[in-house]
Amino acid sequence: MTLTETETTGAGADTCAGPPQGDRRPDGADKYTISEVVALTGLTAHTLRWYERIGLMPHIDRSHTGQRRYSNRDLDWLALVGKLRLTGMPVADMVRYAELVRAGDHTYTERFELLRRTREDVLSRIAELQGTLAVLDRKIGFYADAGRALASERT
Amino acid sequence: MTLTETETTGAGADTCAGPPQGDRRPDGADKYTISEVVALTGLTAHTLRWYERIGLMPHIDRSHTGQRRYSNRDLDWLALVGKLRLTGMPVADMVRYAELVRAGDHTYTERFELLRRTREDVLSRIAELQGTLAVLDRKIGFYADAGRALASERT
DNA sequence: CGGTTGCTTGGAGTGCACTCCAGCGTTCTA
DNA sequence: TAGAACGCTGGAGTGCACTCCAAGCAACCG
Repeated sequence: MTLTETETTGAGADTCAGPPQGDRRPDGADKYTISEVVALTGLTAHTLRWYERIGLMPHIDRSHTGQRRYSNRDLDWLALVGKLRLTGMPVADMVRYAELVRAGDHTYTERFELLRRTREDVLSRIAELQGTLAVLDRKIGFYADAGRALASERT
Repeated sequence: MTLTETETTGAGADTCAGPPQGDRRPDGADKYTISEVVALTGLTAHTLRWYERIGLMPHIDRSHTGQRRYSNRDLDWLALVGKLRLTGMPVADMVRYAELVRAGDHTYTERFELLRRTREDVLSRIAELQGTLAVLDRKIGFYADAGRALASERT
């Protein structure tokens, strides 16, 4: 048996991913130029080529003249990468994850671990941010009061 | 009337700020060397000097031989800076905030605005992170299932 | 009084994640 | 068929937030 993960967003419950990447072409007719992918993902062409150079992307199809032609699958991968980037995961770790995906099924546990660690990081980052909110609210309260005091002084 | 904000953490409800910065000296005897501040804040001496150079710190007292002597007030400021840094606020904005504090009471509304914007940023960052958690959990679930499937195959 | 430790300075270097450039070929539009 | 628009490459540059360096002074220890 071979389990294949179709990195597809599918009809699933993926919560909002920034730019509404609506207009996908049906599978089989899915050949996007780099500028279409730019429009779809919000990344720059520079960044897309750079992702490829550093091994963060699988090998991208080329047209007969050597231009990149991205597939729906590539777009799905980019969506995942975008999410991982939002978690604050360093690019090097994303490259590591990409390598594991390329390496095949026997890397499942390592991928699992990598994602689990990332999840922990996200949770503690959220807690950290909530800690800063407390301080921010205290300060903001101070300035709001001060503003009112200054205003009433003028009365 | 002049309202002074004693950037003091005081007896307030400041939630955990990383390293338990317990051992403060009483006001009046509050003269810390740079290495003591390093131990207290977790920052490096390099960073402390750099903060000063870029205007993120008020002028720090010096000993008769020109060495820095930090006060409790400086430590309080550093604690706030640490919190702001955790929010992801760029250093340039923190410098701007420091300038406003130095400039005096008439900058209250601008400080208020800066903190309010930062608060909004923190809230949307939290929302963003919670969005990534959904994706992460879906992936992690996939790998967990796959792991179980692979294990049962071996039975 | 020599050595170690701690602190000073200005300026240079680092790592990350892009971001841009020059110089070229290809493809589309008028 | 001219010219704009789009894409290609390797390599250099950018901005941020530190991070380190060399050279030198000051204080204490044996």
